[in-house]
Amino acid sequence: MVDDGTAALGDLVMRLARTQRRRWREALAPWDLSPHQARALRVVCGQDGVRVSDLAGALRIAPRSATEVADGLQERGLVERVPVPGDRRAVVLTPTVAGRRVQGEVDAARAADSHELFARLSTADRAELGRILRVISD
Amino acid sequence: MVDDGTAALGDLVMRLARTQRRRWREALAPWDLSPHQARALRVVCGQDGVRVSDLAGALRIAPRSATEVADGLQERGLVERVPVPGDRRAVVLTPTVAGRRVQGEVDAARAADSHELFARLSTADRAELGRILRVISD
DNA sequence: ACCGCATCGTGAGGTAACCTCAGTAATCTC
DNA sequence: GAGATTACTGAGGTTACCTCACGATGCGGT
Repeated sequence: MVDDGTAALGDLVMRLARTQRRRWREALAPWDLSPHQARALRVVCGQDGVRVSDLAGALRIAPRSATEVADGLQERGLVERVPVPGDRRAVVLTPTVAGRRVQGEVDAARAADSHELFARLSTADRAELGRILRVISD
Repeated sequence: MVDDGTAALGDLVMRLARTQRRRWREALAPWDLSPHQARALRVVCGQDGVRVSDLAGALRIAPRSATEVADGLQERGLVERVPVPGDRRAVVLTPTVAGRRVQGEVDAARAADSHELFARLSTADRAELGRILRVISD
């Protein structure tokens, strides 16, 4: 087993991800949202009508857990549960007006934070980083 | 706020980190260790004598939580609690023979996994990725 | 030599975010 | 229509953290 430096590469990725998560959590503090809730809100706003089971799929958690995430957002008045016309078993999570507003603000904060984090890279390096990361994740 | 693609960059990093964490967890399964325990074992083996409070610092968790991580490793017979000669309040976490062996195996597995994950990059790209990531984290 | 204060590890108890399993209601299949 | 399937959720468990408080010890000032 030759040390080709890939382990260090893995470390660097994890370290950057950790930094990003921490910054992200701090940036979300004003809205009292967890990263997970923010992500859920994003999904709900993005597709405009998401079933609990779809949310679970998008967040890669069990349906039962998605119920709880939805509860959290509903408590804060950011989403509503609307019955689905054709299927009386299902409900659709729909953003409220406040939900859409918060989602917009959070998205802007996130963009600003990412911008700041990657600001120390040159434009060329940012493009290069994007290209390389895309190669890995196909 | 212009979209300069940094948000997407952030997404890619998080996605890669998530992939890595999942693979890492799977690679650790044969030893029945959590990533956190593996990291703790690494710290203990690396410095050869770590106080519980130092372990807490290294893992960035509360001292009380470090006690639990140490308990987990001790249950599996990977570390021992040895009294500190000069300070009867403190104990030092010391790797057992089995602990050192497992640490070596885990390290090799981790290196192999990283190698595999980054294998689809060219040597030049790997170097480039390392350079860029190092720029960000100074 | 002693008193007050800091430090080390841990017991007790709490929380957040997951999970599985079972249950109810509704829909689909044949 | 009977039976399987799907949508969501209640109940209860696990894991990995946390804070607070404690007993034992070490240490600095008077």
